[in-house]
This record gives sequence, structure tokens and C-alpha cells, in this order.
Amino acid sequence: MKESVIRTRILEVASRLFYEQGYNSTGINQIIQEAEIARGSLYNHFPSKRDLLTAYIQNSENLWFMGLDEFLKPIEDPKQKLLAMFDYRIDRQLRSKFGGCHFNKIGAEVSGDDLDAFVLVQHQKDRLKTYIMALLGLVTPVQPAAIGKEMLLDTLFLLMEGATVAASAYKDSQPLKDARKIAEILLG
Amino acid sequence: MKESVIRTRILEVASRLFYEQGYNSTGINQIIQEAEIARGSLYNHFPSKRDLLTAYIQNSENLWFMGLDEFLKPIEDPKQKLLAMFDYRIDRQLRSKFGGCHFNKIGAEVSGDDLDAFVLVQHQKDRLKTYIMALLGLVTPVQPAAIGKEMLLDTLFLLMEGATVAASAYKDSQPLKDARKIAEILLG
DNA sequence: GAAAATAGATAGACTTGTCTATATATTATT
DNA sequence: AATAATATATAGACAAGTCTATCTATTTTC
Repeated sequence: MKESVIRTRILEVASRLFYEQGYNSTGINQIIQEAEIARGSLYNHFPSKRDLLTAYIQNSENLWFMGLDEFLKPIEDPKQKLLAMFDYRIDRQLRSKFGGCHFNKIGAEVSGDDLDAFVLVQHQKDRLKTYIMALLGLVTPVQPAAIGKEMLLDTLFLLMEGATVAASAYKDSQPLKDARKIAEILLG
Repeated sequence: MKESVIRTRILEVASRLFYEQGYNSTGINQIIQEAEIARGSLYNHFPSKRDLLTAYIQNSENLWFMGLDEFLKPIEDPKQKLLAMFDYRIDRQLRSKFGGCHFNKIGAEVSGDDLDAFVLVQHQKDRLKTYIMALLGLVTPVQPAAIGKEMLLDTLFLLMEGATVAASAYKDSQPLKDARKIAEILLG
């Protein structure tokens, strides 16, 4: 039940390097050196580099949503919660120096026919959409919106994705701020 | 003035491989083998692999906008042109088996501190925004829109970016179709 | 004849993964 | 409580192959 401290250290270091340098540009040698563990220990916990990638994606997803829950906790109004999701992304992009979305980065880097990794990336997006949908269900519409609720879901999702990509490309939080403003108007 | 046929062939093969497999996962050996040219010829035209990457990005941008011009040529109404931009992306994603945006892929793969590549990626996005803005300027507003024109520009841009990313992640054109529908409503 | 192409050897660093041998720490058995 | 067994850590050599880039020597093309 107790997680190995070694395993945790490997995953932490590998996660940082995968995100900052890319999966393909990060070698096993650098991971074991920076994690200060033996080569055999790494292969004991993760039989291959690909297994390490899988663990990285899954762990990142959990951390991402846990961080989101924490971030939205003090907010009560569902509409404000939805808007704060943009603030969460701004916060994270600032901290990571606009490194972009973990999952899109992996999706862009792995070969197109690598089903395994793609499924994991899709899983995060599905979960995000479910998250938005749940909050949207709690919003009490003040006026007959020009845009249906299921379409509003799509719009918010696409705005978040697009704004994160753009913010990362420009290394600037402006696109995310723009997206937030647009969402504010659409939510009425 | 006449472009070397060898240079063209190198760039074409490298472009295909960079896009399909990723820049880091594509080796010089594979390029010269598939292009059927000598190793020295490659380094004669492109002093380093990085130079080949630069040429790839710039060439892709030109091809992308030339293809867009061609695609929109038969359409006259600026509003229909704007909507057809989504169709163009659908068309391209279908052809490339949802390989995603060339430029975001590179942005995701190169190290965050590689200024050179990032500037080129930004250049494509700036050009895209300018393109949208020019079309938006020609649209005659039928009614006082709920959303300002400069904000409409941001929205359309972010929708395109987000939908392309999502379509690539899901390997499905639905997000792009959704984005088109949303744009149709927002354009009135 | 000059320029540009070719094949291919070579350098040197790096890649993932396997392996051995040793040390330490926890757990099970007597 | 003392001993035996198991698990997990370590360092580091090693294999087999990849990578980018340079170089030489020969042939083709303009």
C-alpha cells in the first residue's frame, strides 16, 4: 500500500523533464542522474521508458484535476467556478513559464499510431468536458441564451483548449484572459 | 532563381516525415534514404538539421496559406469565407489523418527556450489572425451583435485553434464541425 | 573545366536496456 | 531472540544500435 519513495522520485523527475524538454529529448541517463538513483532501480519500477510515459500521463491527469478542485473550492457560484477555470489555467501557465498543456504536448510528440498514449490524452479531455458539463448543469439561466447549453459546453471547451495553445505559443496569458471575457459574455 | 530539384525533394521528404513522425524522431538517415539523395547533398543544401526544420516551418506556412486562398477563391461572401475556413481545416485534417496543426506540433516538440522556432510558429498565428480580421472587416453586420468585432476576432481564432487541437486528439472532425456551427451563430 | 551530385567510411557522442556483483534492510522461520 | 530468506537498493560495465555531422574520392551534369 505504501508507495515507494524511490518510485515517486523517479516519476517526479521524469515528469519534470518530459514536460520541460519533451519525452523524446529526455534520456534515461538524465533521469537517473537527476533523481540520484541507480539505473537498475528505474527499470525495477518501470520496465521500459514507455511505461514511465504512461505513468507520467496518468499521474499528471490526477494532479491536474486535484489542483483544479483545490483552486475552485473557495468559490460557490457555478458560473464563477466556470470562469475561474480560466484563472486556473492562467495560474498554471504562469508557473510553468507557458509550457503548454501536458497532454497536447504528448499528443503532438508521440507517433500518430501510438494508440496507448492517445487514449490517455483523450481521457483527460473527456474528463474535462464532464467537469464543465457538471458545472453548466448548475448554472441558472438568467435569460434565454442565444446559444444552447450543449453548444455552450462545446464553446467553453474549445475556448479553453484554443486559449491554452495560443498562450503557450505566444508565452503570454492574454489569450486565456480573452477567452475568459468571451465566456463571461456567453454565460450571460 | 530556379530552385534546385534536389533541395525541393529533400524538403518535401523531410516535411512529410517531420509531420508524421515528429522532428526528433526523424533521423537524417531516413531522410536521405527516402529522398534517394546522398548524405553530402543534404548537408550541402541544409548545413544542419535545424536549418532543415526552419525551412520546413516557413515552407509549411506558405503552403498552408496558399491552400487557404485556393480553397476560399470560389466563395464571395466574406461571412461564408470565414465559415469555410473551418471547412478548410476539416479538409486538411481528413487528408492528414488528423495529424494536427503543423505549427503547434513543432511548438510542442522543441524545447521551450528555442526562440528561433517559436518566432516562426507565432508568425503563422499572427498571419492567421490578420487573415480573419481582414475578412471580418468586410462583413456587414445585420444586427447589433452581442459581441464586439475585436472580441469576435479573438473568439473565431481561439475556436479554430481549439477545434483543431481537439480534432487531432480525438481523430475526429466533430470538434471542427461544432466550432463552425458556433461561428455561424456568432456571426449572426 | 567547374560545380554539384554520388557512395560510403568515419568520428564521437548518445540511446535503451541487460547484466553482474555487492550492500542494506525488512520479513519469516526456527 | 537469533538466524535465515527475501526484497530492494547500489555502482557500473556492457551490448547493439542510433544520432548528427565531416570527410574523401569518384562520377555526373551544366
